[in-house]
Amino acid sequence: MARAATTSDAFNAVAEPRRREILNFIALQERPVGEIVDSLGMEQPSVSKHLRVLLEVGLVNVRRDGRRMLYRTNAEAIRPLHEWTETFARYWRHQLSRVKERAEGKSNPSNDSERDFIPRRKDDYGGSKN
Amino acid sequence: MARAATTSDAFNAVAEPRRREILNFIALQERPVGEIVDSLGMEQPSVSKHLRVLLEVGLVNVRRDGRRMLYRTNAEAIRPLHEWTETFARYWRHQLSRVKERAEGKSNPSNDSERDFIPRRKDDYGGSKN
DNA sequence: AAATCATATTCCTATATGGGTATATGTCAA
DNA sequence: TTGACATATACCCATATAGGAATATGATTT
Repeated sequence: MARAATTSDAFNAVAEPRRREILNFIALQERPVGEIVDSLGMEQPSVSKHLRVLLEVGLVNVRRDGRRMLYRTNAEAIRPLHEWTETFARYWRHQLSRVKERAEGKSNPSNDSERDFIPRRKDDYGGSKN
Repeated sequence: MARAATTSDAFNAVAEPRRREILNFIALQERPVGEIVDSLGMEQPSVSKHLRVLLEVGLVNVRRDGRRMLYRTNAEAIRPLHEWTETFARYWRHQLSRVKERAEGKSNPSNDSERDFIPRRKDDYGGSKN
């Protein structure tokens, strides 16, 4: 199976940086496609395609105004994301104590097996051999 | 260009539902891979690969304990996500007023060009002609 | 050293992009 | 109706999965 479709849910849709930019841009006020194109410096077809994805997952709403299409962020659809991340907030909010311990030099990091670096892989994954 | 790598940032990494499950599971306490495999009912190689992605973007930490590897969520890495979504919170928190208007039948949705449905495409995108 | 347990990596493949470019569709103006 | 303007789709392609199966790597025990 390949990666899930970008249109499968809000999580996948906002994984694309450009789409987040768009959402930020049209959060306050609805905007026609052309304005997004000019302001964010993206190609028009690209913007239309991103908007399509955002529309499919409900992250934006559209309204026609003459020949223009006015898009606007539907913040409500971002809520699930916010709520998921919120469940982790308590952890970093509690981390003040850890910072304190560190400042006091309570433990030596190089003394235990704590590890954060990522070991290199022999082959850089791109699978294709023969 | 294809889609950005899942390891490009936290947004892409958590787009995969399975990875979010893992993060939830090892948020409170570090766990060995085998336990994740059993508890979440995923294949062992699959779990290892997901953990690798999470590790690369800093969403988890590892520690060796004998032959086992103990993983744990690094909540701090989820913070950027939380903060991005937080910028939209003010919008849905302000929407109470809209709900009120609706309840009062202030406007008829079917009367303006407001639209939320997604028009069908002729071809379902899967590009291949001849 | 050999056997065993715990994880990581390799290889393969179907699938879904996202960017360009060209073109279709839709709407308003002359 | 024809032309101009605004957006959406169609096509093509290079790239990165995620899952499954098989195997490699590491560490511990006998």
